[in-house]
Amino acid sequence: MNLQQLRYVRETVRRKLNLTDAARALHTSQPGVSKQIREFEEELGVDIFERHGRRFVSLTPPGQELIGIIDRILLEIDNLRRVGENYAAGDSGRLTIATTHTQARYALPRVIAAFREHYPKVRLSLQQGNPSAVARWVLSGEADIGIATESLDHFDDLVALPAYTWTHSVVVPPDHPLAREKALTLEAIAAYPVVTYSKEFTGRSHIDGAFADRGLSPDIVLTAIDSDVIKTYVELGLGVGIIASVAFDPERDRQLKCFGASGLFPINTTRVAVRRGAYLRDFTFAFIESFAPELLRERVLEAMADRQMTDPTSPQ
Amino acid sequence: MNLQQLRYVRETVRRKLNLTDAARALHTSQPGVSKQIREFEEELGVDIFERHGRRFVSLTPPGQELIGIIDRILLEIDNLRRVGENYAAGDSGRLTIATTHTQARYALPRVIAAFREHYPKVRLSLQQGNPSAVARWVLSGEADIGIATESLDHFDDLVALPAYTWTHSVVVPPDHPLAREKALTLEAIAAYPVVTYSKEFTGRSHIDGAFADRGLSPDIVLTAIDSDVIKTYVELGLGVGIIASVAFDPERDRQLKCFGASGLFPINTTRVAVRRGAYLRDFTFAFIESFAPELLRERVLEAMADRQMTDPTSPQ
DNA sequence: TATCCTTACGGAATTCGTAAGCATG
DNA sequence: CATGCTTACGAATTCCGTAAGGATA
Repeated sequence: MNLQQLRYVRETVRRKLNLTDAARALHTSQPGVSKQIREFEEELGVDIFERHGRRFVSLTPPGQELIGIIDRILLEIDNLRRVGENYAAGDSGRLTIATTHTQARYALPRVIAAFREHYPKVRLSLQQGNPSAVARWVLSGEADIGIATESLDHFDDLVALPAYTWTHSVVVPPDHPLAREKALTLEAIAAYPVVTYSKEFTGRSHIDGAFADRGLSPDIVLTAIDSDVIKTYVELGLGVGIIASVAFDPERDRQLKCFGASGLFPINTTRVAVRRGAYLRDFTFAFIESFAPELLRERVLEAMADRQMTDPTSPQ
Repeated sequence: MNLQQLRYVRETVRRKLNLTDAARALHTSQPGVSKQIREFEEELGVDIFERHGRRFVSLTPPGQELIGIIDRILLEIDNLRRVGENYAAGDSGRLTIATTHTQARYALPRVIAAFREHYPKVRLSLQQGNPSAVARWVLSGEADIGIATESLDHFDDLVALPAYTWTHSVVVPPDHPLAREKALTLEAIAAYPVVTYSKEFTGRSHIDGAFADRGLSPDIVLTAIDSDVIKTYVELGLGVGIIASVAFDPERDRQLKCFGASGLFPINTTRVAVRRGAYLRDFTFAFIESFAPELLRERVLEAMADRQMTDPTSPQ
């Protein structure tokens, strides 16, 4: 038994049981992976993969239990490396942040600027994607931390911590009928075409929910993941924009009228997520604390520790 | 990085930083261990062992963090094997039970007899020792389960479950002055020499505690780990015997008079312990349930999962 | 027939044991 | 000077890539 075998098995599962894909992803030969997996199965005395002839079609029951254990082992192997780096080169390394456009564009700049001052030797990388991709990247270890407003708290192996709350705003061009209103209502907004975020982005579920609760079904003519795109189309007169309040800049956005909409849509909570069981570098804690000052190292560690160790993948 | 390196490091720590001992225990050459550990340290970029010249004197701070992780990895590696065995040969294997004399002699026989009927192909081995050895064996993985009345609930990585409760009895020879009493008191017992269990065995702490609470300090003339030995010396007139009630057999022990002492000494709880995070074979659950019927598989799993994942060895 | 896993085989890298070296208590 | 870690080196094993084979959808 060796670590390569575990990596091969994990990757094969991640690549939907396609061994050829797995070999490619691991930059090695496909027959090598095949052989190592066979030998691993022989050593354990059980098959991990159900085969139809020569194709892998599913995981066997022992295979499902083994996968959970293998994931934990490989996570801990990563942790060994991180401990080493943390002591050998505490102020250098790499920090990968998975996040959505809105966070990257509006919430993170000041945090990242401050972080770079303190840790100039840390290479930062931003993985941008939709909230479920953010969750996936953190779960798989491709990103160290995830920042998003949605879908981070549905995973057992993800520790999602509230970072800050925010509300939406409504923007319209100055010549729009709504621009003359003093205060807006959901009904008033729903009377016009709406431009807002794509499904599952930036509090979109709260927007839909608020309208649905009042029996309204607004005509959403355009969606984007990107506040700037939304504002641009609102300026063009495509419709009423609903965006995160932080995305409105009175200086820049002079050709838009903005209404705070905190009373119309529920409050949103942006969360920071880390993989449960992952060893976090000192600078990772520093980044999280800089992003959300109340998320001190101790608080994060508590949250990571505080729960049951149930693992849905293994019946045990 | 490979698994051997992790085994070498763990064993070296277990052998009090004596690398020569570790190599011997792992049936390999000492220079091989030395080299692998060096290479492992180089790969991580940190020293694990503090050296004075060429001797290992302590763990470095990163070393302490690493050890915790390494222990978890190697535990999970064992778990992989056990999953394999559980599926490949569900009804055969080996079950090692660490326990004390009293349990082995009085509580376990019926359980083991029943177990052998259900699982004739499982090799059983009893590791007999004092309660802290029992704890140590389970913690290190040398035993699968531990059964004892004391000192099992002081370890974070040990899950100790109450199995049954019991009380002490007092035995005296028929010609002893106490034999004529109707009921005994601690004061009456303390007036005579006492023969009972060795330190930390079979509820001894409760015996000492009960006397101490009354300001009594009985003259304990002989201690043994073994009820049969105690009874033998009581028969010889060495003193008053205090033993576990189960150890008195009215048939066999006709030359002794026995008083129940449940009112004199606190109730004792015998516990079953397993290593937290260990994968337990089906027959291990069966054994536990047969020993203590209320400890169903589900209950055991709950107890193993239900706690914080804090690890005292790693600051993280 | 294209995809995909397995088998076969040879070269390269790793691992491990023996022997000798050297520092500490 | 005995104990105990390190260095050196050679043999054995393991690992891994290429090429060919065979089964499935």
